[in-house]
Amino acid sequence: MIQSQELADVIRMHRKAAKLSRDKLAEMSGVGKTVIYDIEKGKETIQLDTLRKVLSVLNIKIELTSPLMDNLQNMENEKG
Amino acid sequence: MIQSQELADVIRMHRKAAKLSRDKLAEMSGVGKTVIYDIEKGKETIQLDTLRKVLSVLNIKIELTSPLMDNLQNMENEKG
DNA sequence: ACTATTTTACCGCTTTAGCAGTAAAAAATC
DNA sequence: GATTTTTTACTGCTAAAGCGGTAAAATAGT
Repeated sequence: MIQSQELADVIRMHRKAAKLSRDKLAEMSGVGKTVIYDIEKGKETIQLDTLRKVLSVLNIKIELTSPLMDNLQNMENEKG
Repeated sequence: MIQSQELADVIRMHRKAAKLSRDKLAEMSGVGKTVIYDIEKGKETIQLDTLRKVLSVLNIKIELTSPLMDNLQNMENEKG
């Protein structure tokens, strides 16, 4: 499970790599500047769609994994 | 980028596999029952920590991927 | 078929996420 | 080192997320 601080670090790193200021990233994402500040500070209670907008601009994908899904994937590969 | 409906389906599938009712999952996750209903309905604006609690109970992980992170990973593997 | 459980869908309430504005500290640019 | 930009950190405001309660519809279990 991703930690908020990890999320914060990933976003900051990608923002820096893209040479964007927080204000600029906020503007491009269509969210308020406070949100970027909050996210990079590790705030837990941001909303999923808000996070999505920011990640989208930075070209970061969210993926879900689980033992259950890994199993289903394996069964498909073994072409049962 | 994960769609809300995809998220909804993944959660429902895992909940069913665990033979949990929404009420029970809510209780185990420490969130209100309304949230599970909202998530499975594809609501966009749930909070990250709320989602985390639910995913944690269902043993689902969130992972972030990006071209930038893939590159860094490759460079490490090539032990430059 | 009957019964119990679950799901869907509302309600009012409280808390707070997200917003823009502002300003001082910090960092970058010249 | 002076100037510009960025970051940190407040503010008050508004919209809505999350909450438990309730009830009817849908489904499951006997």
